[in-house]
Amino acid sequence: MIRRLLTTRQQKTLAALSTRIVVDARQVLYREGAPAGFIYICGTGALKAYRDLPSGKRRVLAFMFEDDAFGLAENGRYVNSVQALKKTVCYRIAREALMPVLRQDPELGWQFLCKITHELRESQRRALMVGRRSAVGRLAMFLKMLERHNPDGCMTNLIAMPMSRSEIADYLNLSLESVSRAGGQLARERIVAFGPHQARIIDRPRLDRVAADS
Amino acid sequence: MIRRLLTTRQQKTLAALSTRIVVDARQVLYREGAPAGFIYICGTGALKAYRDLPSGKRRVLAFMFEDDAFGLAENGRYVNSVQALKKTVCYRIAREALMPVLRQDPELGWQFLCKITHELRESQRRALMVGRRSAVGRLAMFLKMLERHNPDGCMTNLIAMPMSRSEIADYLNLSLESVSRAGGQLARERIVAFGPHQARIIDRPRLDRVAADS
DNA sequence: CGTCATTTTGAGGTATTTCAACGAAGGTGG
DNA sequence: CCACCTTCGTTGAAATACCTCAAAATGACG
Repeated sequence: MIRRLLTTRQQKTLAALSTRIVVDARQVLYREGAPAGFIYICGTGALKAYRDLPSGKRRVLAFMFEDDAFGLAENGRYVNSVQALKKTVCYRIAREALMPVLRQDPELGWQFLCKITHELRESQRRALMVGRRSAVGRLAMFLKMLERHNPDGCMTNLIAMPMSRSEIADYLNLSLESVSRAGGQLARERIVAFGPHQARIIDRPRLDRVAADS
Repeated sequence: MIRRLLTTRQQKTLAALSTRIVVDARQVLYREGAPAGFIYICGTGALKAYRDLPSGKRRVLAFMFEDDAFGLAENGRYVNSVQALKKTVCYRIAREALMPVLRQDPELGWQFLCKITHELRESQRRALMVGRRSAVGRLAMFLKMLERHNPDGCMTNLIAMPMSRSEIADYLNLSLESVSRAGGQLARERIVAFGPHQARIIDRPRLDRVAADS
């Protein structure tokens, strides 16, 4: 829920402005270049922000989970496309409606600033992750990143993976095959066990060691 | 100057809060992990935000030029180190002094929001750039990125390059040698001519073609 | 003008990518 | 309920591109 970081008053303010929308799996919320009318906050579920390159390749810039804000615009247009990975609930707010509210409630503006700052840090984190040379290292860091978004899974060592290998590849800047091979290696060495849309950490110390460095 | 996007009143507000500081070339403004007391805005000059990895490698997360804001914190500490590439003028604002001002001037908060949003877009742009397989492609995109920061140089085809090859390598996620070779190739093909801390575009269409795709 | 750092150039090693084919899974319709 | 089909995932072998190590050349600066 979006209430995690907000006061009750702010919740009311936002609730009055925002519309709750349900997005089906694989549904595209908006496309790169479309007029940017809304900003969004992810309630439940997961989405990806991606970009199709002239070469035909696709790059996933970010995965969005609960409480993540998205809908960045440049010159009034979205800079990348957003698609739901599974059935997802979002809250959307008209861009022009947001400004007057921020004028009245600077505290809320501060919250947004914090959120975008968080997004920026996350983006830099991804840059560091993709900078690694080895595919297994990248995948290991990716798994740990996913785990941070599933606080409940920390205890049970289970990691939810709503995205496909192909999407992981587009995010980690690897080929689909390399992701598969890296996963195979982690499984062969009994570090992680992969199931349908989820992973289970078997040997955390070793996972940490593989994910570390670089 | 920072006045580009601000109203006169906002300039006054900020001027009253901010301290003008001069940073010598190679001087480190702050280090990763240090208590984050200030946020900064680059006036004149150029800086780099970097991070030293356990492996000994160094990653440059971003280059900062005129009007760029930096000084992101996480839990009250800077997340990366910042060093000046040459003599640079910055304006710094105490973090605790900023909050009350934003409360009084939501418009200013909006400006900050826009700035951070811009940073985020730039970070994603870098992700796309580093995603390219070929070193020459990455370097070509990098040159075009630099050109966007030197609006005056667009006409004369000159690009200022305050950073060293090594720093470019750490930014593009390449080895220093690869950057050198990529530059050599661009020079050999008469696409770009490199001088001391600057580059001149000879054949823009071809540079665009090399930078395009991926 | 000498010293030191930066940059360039060369050759070999290693990682991922690519191309190709196989196997598995999930959804659809008969 | 099963067969079919499309999508996704896995595995293998060769090619490409960068990385590493090493040494020479260039440039910066006192």
